[in-house]
Amino acid sequence: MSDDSSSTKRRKGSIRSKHHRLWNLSEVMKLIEGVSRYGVGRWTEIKRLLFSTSHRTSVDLKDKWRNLLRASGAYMTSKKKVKRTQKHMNLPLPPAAVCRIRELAIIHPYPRERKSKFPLRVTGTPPSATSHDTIISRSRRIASKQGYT
DNA sequence: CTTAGGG
DNA sequence: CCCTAAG
Repeated sequence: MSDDSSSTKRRKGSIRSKHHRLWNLSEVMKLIEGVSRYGVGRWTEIKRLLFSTSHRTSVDLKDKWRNLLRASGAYMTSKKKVKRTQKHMNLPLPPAAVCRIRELAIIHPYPRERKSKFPLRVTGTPPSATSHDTIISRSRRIASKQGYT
């Protein structure tokens, strides 16, 4: 009958037939917590903080967030279609999570609007030349992938 | 690399 | 989920 189109899609040589490859409530909750705590667009930090494991990249997190937005119905026509929220779709999300997502979706304009940087030293211009960031934590995993040439 | 958007 | 584009 109707073939699946969102989840069980075996792409390329990905023979992950029966292994962990699905977003569960646990992942969603962690996403929500990370976003509500640090903010949207901070996937890198969230990934390093909450999703330290797995190979979920920023793309995956962003994709999941978008999926949540649709599932929670954060954005709607809000003009005429006040009737039904697009039928009753299977919502594997708890009302508590949906509520948080909705709030986060409206308070967070989505984009990198972290403009709340008013404490910008405009007069001081500190010569942050005292630190050669020894970010070992990052350069490590990067060197494995992008360290060509 | 990281984020954002589209397929 | 994968690819592409811009920063």
